[in-house]
Amino acid sequence: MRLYDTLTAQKRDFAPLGDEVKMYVCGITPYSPSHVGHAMSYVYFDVLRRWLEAKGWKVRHVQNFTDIDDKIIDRAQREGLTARELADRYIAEYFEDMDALNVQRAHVYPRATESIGLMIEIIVRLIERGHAYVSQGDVYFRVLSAKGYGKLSHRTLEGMMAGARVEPDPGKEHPMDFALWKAAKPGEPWWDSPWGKGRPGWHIECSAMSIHYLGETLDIHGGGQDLIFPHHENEIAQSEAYTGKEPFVRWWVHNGLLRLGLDKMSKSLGNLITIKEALARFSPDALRLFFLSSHYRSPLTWSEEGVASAERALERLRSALRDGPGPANAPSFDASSFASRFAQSMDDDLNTPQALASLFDLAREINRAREGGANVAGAQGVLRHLAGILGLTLQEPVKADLTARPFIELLIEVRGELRKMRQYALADRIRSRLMDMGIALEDTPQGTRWRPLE
RNA sequence: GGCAACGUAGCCAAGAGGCCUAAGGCGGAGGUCUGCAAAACCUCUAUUCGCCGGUUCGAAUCCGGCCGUCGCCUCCA
Repeated sequence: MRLYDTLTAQKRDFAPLGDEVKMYVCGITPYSPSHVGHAMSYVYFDVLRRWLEAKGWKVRHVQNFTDIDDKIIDRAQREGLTARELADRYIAEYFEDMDALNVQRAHVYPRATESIGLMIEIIVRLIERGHAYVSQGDVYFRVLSAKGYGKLSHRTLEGMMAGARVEPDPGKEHPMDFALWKAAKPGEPWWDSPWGKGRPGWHIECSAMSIHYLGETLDIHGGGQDLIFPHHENEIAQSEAYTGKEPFVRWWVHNGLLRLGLDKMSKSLGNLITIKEALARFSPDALRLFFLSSHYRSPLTWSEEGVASAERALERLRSALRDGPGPANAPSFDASSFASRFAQSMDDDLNTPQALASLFDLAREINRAREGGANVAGAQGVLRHLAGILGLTLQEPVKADLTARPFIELLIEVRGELRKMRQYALADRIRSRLMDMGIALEDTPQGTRWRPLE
């Protein structure tokens, strides 16, 4: 499989260094509900993992929670909670959202606050080696000591300074130096350290947790494109300075960002749709299909119409599985060419839009073959399997209230009798009234079928 | 200001030198089936890939310029 690496800016044939794929994905800061931009990112990484697994690799997937930072502290104080309580709440919500979206759980979900000891160890070593220095209870990473600082984000220190938005900080040797450890301010949560009471900076946690759970060299490190600078750039600097090993990460994988209107959807801008809001209106499959119909590295603009059109498209896929496979002794058709097209697309840097195209072609072929009297059991199995790699369940929506079921069936029965008696006006009225209530009827040679509309 | 990315049908979105007289989805038009519908299936829906030049036997794909959009440079998936 060819996979794009942000560091080298090229697609390269992917293979893990060891016998399992070590994959670290940057998780959320749990201080508010997750939004559909997060959903998109984690769906992409979920598909990447599923595809690697489908190809026979064992994947060890670690994803952190940044459960201590300025925003968590602020928010917790405003709500009269501890930072821990606030984080717990949004972590629980995050899991609900991801489970609903059929995102596989990572193997480990380390939390920053549970890895403070590790971070301190790393910081101590960085200071010993001259890569970091203490300044009034804070500890900063010495950016000039890292060779190739800027290599991930493809910029130079001079270039960054040119932005002129970096304000020199009297405590820092260089304006781009970043905090590894921050001295505690009154009222903030703190941990003891060789430099006094304080808490970790943002970037150090990911180095500590990824090295601890996966080792000094990762195969894949992922996150949104907005993490490239400074977060991942700094992670490389400190990790490589600490371990002395290069590269820290063999494939940096970054997804394009979700936009709302013309802007990036983000918590700080406040222009967001939460995952719960989206799931109240659309099926998890539709959201996944909407995301996956665009390549993971491209930006995507959130659009209700877009998700709605994915919802309708999904119907085509579902309908290919809805009807039985046809006569058992009838000739069946070979769906393997669709599977190999799918694989080819996925192998090319996870080209899900192209992979989806082969799924839609397969669905059409199944419907056509079945109409032609062929047995499509095998092909349906292929479709189900490939869709599963994309995390699509293709399950029928089950919104209809179970208590309404016998009444719907009774109406269908009565309507059937009316049709036999050619009382079409009445029969059509039943159908259209049910439609108004969100129940669609379809007359087939095998009888009348009903399904709830989304 | 610096560094990137992108601009393909009504909409979304693949394709990155000849297989492109450009996938797939949504929408639209016509048809098959049906009592009529729905669903499904069939046909059609970009002679053209922001604009202008250039390279090449050949460019949506490479190069240059221009216009437009967006991202990062500050917390962010």
